[in-house]
Amino acid sequence: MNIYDVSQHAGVSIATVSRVLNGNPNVSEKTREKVLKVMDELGYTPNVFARGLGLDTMHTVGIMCSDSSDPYLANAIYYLERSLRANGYDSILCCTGYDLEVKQKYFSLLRSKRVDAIILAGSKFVEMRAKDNAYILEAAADLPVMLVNGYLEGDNIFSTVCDDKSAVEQAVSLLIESGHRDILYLYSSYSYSGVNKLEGYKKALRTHGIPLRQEMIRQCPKDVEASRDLLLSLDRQGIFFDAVMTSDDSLAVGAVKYAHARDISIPDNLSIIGYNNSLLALCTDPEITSVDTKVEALCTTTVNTLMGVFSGVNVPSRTTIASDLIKRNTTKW
Amino acid sequence: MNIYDVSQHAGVSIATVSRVLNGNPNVSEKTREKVLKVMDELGYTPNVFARGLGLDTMHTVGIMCSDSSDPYLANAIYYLERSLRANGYDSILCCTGYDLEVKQKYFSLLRSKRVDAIILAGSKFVEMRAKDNAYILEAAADLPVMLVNGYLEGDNIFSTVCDDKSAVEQAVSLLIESGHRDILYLYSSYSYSGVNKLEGYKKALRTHGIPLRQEMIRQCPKDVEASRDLLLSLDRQGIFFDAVMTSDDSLAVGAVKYAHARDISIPDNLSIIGYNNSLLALCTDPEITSVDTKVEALCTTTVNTLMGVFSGVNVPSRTTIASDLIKRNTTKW
DNA sequence: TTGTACGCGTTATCAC
DNA sequence: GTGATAACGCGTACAA
Repeated sequence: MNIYDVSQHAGVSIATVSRVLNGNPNVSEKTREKVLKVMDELGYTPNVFARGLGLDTMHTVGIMCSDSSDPYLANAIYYLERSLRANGYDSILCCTGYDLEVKQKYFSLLRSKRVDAIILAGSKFVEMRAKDNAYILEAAADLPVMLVNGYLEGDNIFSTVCDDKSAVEQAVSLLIESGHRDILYLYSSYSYSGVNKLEGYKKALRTHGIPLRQEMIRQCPKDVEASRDLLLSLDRQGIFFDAVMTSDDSLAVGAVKYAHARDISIPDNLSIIGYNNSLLALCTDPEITSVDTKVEALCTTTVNTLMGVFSGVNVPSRTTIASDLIKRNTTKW
Repeated sequence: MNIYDVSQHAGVSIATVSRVLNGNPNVSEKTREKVLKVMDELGYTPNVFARGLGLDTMHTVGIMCSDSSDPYLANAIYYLERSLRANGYDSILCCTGYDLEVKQKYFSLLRSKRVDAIILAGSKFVEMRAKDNAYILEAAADLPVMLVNGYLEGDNIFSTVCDDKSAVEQAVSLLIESGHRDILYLYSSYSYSGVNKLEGYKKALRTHGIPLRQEMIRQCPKDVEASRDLLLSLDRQGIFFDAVMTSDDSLAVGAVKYAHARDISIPDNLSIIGYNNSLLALCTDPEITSVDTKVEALCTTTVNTLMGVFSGVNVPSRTTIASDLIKRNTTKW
């Protein structure tokens, strides 16, 4: 079943069939209808491979993420796929894990599939050492590379980021202004967004004239139990804190569990702020005040920008989306 | 940059290049090395479209799911993508939502992309009325259709399911054996797996000679707050229950929050069992006893079966995976 | 072991 | 407005 069959049955040439297929106006209404009717009768579907061969595109973009089962990334993928499809694009998903070599391998695999663009979802794709990002810059010569919540400067590379620094700064400032002085900062990784968040924490302290103490800045695996156990151990070490700012809701949940374990009253004696405003923030008692990073906006903006790139419009190489602090019951103000 | 360029530079014919590319043994070691060297120098990558055109496959399978941001499905997609890629297949993701017409539309869209198979992830794809599933049966004539946690009988359709009925039956039996009589059953949908779970609940009651009461079987949106509010309202209506069996962890979390709101002690005065053993089960205090449905096994089995289908091996049309009950602190035994 | 020639199903460029 | 025909890049009989 191909374009020849249709042309035969309709008594026209394949060129005409192709024209009908692609909405070319140079076809008489009569012919168009006839062809369409035949297509319908024969249940004809154009072959995407042949089309791809001619046009060198299959209207498909590659989405890379480290781990699509992470709640934040799962959400991102959902919104990305949705808006891509709304624009007529398919998504090839590719979960890479955290190893640089694997990421590079999958990246070039995706390129070899001739996707029209690659979206790097999550802040785990920009490495500290510039040379480790070279493969991305190089690829961008051939196809647009979109970063969701990551930033890399380069031609044909476009970033949409959440203003993590301001978000954390604002949150920590509110903690300070509601009387907290000993604010623990819990983070899980030193990615692009990880670094920004930490900056926000530091800036808030600085602005309010509170000295920075390294012992109050702690790294912790993105894991409820690890977070709880870390706090328990800090407690045993006699390190005092009356508030916990976290870089992820799971760490905040761990903080809530720590408080329960030690019978500390929230928010009277301990305030807690989560990050990402995920389902997890709603599971605890009390529910967790959390920074909403506007994943949906982040993703739709990314896709809109990409569509702009495709159509040759001049688009910004970097777009920043503001976050919201969702007030719940682990904070006082 | 195509196969002709390579053949030119290497001084051989395109047939030889193609042979090297496809690991055909009928090439002298010398020639092979020469060709490989040239490919490397030129940075040649075979064009997947042209290849697809001839072979009518791009080594790509379509994954459909209703909502990839749902924690359970996000996990499933992660494992599916991973094992497909391990087998050299790409995944095109397609989130359909819950509307039948949309599902059908995307299904045929995926078919028109000539994917090698379609995986329907989650139990939301098998409808009650047989005629609503006709499009799947029809499609299965052209390409294998794999159901993850759903069952549909038909040629070229393969199901991998969790034994939901036994799982719930076992869980409810344990509740009964630890002294509960008034066991509320909370479920969110009447899908294939939803019906099975309910069957398990009924069977456990029957086996233990406990009369079934319709008022103890309640539907509830898959949502923490909705679940909590439903239980609060039952409480107000004077409907007594000393245990809650749920079809999803989020409902169980809602039950925990209900208990907290009413100052009911868990598990002394209320036992709770979740389903899917997701992150959510670990967020509450106490942590929730939950049925682990072995998503990973479900997904890798699905992919293994699919690979069997591709290679013409005789594979079972239905595989059942046993679940595990993960004991935590919302139950007594 | 290697090369020639054709088919795969489109789109696009001509000429009419 | 329509029809021939040449790409597009690869796999593969078949011939040598």
